[in-house]
Amino acid sequence: MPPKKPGPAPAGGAWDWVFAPRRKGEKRFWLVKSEPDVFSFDDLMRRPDRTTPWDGVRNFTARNFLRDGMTLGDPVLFYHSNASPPAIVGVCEVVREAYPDSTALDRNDPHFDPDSDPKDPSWFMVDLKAVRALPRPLPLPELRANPALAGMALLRIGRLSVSPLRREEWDAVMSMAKA
DNA sequence: GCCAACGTTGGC
DNA sequence: GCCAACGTTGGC
Repeated sequence: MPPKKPGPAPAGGAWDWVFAPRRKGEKRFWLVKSEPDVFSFDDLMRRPDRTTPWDGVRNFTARNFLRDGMTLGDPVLFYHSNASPPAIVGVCEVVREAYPDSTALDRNDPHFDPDSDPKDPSWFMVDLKAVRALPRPLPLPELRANPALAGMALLRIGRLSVSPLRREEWDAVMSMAKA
């Protein structure tokens, strides 16, 4: 999947499986991070229609996942970073695919990016809707202890605020949450 | 195009 | 508060 400008292409590498064409009806799985002091899963549950624009992503790799990968109906894990302990706490769903991130174009917004051309925006957001809290939060140390999750982007690349999971990883997370 | 300096994220 | 990891910037 050729990413549009600007920003480096993830092509020819480890993330090919993320952008590969989908079979009809195939879902892909994602994880987003948020600091609960800033915006928690409970905050999302309290939003009208339990929905929010996921704005403020300012990392090209995360941007590419969000813009080129996330598809209507895809399930998304909600992770609390900078928490004690950091943990996966809930599930949400993509209810609107990528559109330009208005905060990047708003001079008065802390996430304003003067380099982003309104006619050809650099940054995008999707809308996420809360589905349900996990039966219990899954703290980071417990995730790390599960060999089935050794390849998970969250555990390998600390700073990615939007990342993909393989189906097997998603399933492993779900069974941990039930146990 | 290389790489050092710098800034940010985020676990601990 | 500290610091490791790593993305970004800018000099050359």
